[in-house]
Amino acid sequence: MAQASLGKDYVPASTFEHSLEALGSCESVRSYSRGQEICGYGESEKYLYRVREGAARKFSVQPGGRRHIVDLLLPGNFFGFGCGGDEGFFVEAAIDRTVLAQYPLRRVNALARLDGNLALALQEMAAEAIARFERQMLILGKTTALEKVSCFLLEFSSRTNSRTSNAFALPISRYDIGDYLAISSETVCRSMTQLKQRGTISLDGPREVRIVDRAALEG
Amino acid sequence: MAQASLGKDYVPASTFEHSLEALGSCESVRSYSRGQEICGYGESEKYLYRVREGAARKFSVQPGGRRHIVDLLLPGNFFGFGCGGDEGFFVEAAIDRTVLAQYPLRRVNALARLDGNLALALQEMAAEAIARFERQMLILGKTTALEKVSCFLLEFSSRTNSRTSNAFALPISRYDIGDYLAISSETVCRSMTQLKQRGTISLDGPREVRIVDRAALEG
DNA sequence: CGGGACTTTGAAACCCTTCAATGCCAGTGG
DNA sequence: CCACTGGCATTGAAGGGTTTCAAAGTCCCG
Repeated sequence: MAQASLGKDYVPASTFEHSLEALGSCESVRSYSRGQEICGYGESEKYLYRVREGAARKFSVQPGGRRHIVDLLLPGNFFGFGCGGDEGFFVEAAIDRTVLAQYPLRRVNALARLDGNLALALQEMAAEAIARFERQMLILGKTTALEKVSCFLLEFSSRTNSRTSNAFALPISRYDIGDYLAISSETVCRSMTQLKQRGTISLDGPREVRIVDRAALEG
Repeated sequence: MAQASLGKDYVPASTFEHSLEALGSCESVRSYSRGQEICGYGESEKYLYRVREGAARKFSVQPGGRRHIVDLLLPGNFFGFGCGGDEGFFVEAAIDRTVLAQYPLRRVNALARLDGNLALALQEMAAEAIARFERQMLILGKTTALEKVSCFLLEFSSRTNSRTSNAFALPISRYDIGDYLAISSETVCRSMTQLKQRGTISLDGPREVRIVDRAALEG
């Protein structure tokens, strides 16, 4: 049930962080309220984004009305690396006061062409996104809902806490989690309840999770 | 049931292809037989790879022995963009005479730092991989096995044929497809049989697929 | 206080998994 | 040439987990 363990933090190394400061010249920052659209299908100008605060969800609405969340973006994460891959997807703020920095893709590419360190840093951010997708793919491949939810909680804890604490707040609803894990929101509920009853986690509120028995979650 | 439609081909534009030729100075090419390991957990030196011919599968072996294929790599595709995200994953040739080019990551980064066009081309390849993962995520999120298999066939057709033909050969077994779609190989069989009986596809052999009614596959 | 969104719990139907067995095909050795 | 073996593909039947539909509970906010 364990996720793929990583040998390094998701937070980019400070060397890359320093190189990314070159983006400042074309940066603009905006704040979004919960549910507000950040970018949608067929925008005129394409941007590279980075989450500063809050959380965002990237999703696709399937024929039939079902929504599938393909990525959950937390502070530090980039999204919107060109290649036309974003067509058919929308990005929304998941909670109020979500702050994003955006950079025109054309400007980013022009800067990266001249600044090798920036180019490498961006490459690293893209590789980080790929690693995130691969881990999510493993979660989606779990057989039972309980395993999916367990791995999701571990992954989320790992992305938010830097391993210092076992408590965290979920920025999304049970319904969102369901659309993220490809199960129904009711099944998410039942799995959380089951984990709580087993003493694996405790809930100080529906979205206030504390991991009590990490080994059981991994197991 | 339709996959996310893309506005461009998966095959990189020729401008990027030209820029990628700069990698030639540190390239080495090898051929692999079916099932042969290309790279595994904890290699000493890291490489960037590109498939020339054949096919490769990237997978993780989960506790419990289950195998999950997270990526299927076809000619033109890159894999192995650093960031430590490859830990816990293995890559194998899926069929005989699979040919790969490999480039030491350290050399690639050194080249990209000095060559802005190469850096942009690599960024584009990474974005292409991200788009591939997002599409795969949508497939994994389908509710029924029939939808998963339908979308898989459409996606595979799109990646191999450049839309000129409706026939293609699967380089992987039913078991592999199951591990790729997170369903059992038996269910893959049943879905294929069902599609055949409905006249949606025809099979000239277990791995020789022809799409008869594309609209029905799209759902 | 009421509305609305979210969460939780219950029951029946459905789909997939698992276990099992058979069929098919290529490669091998007698 | 034929039997044999192993891997892969296919089909069947029983069991279990999730979805769906339904309803009630909770919390926040106007």
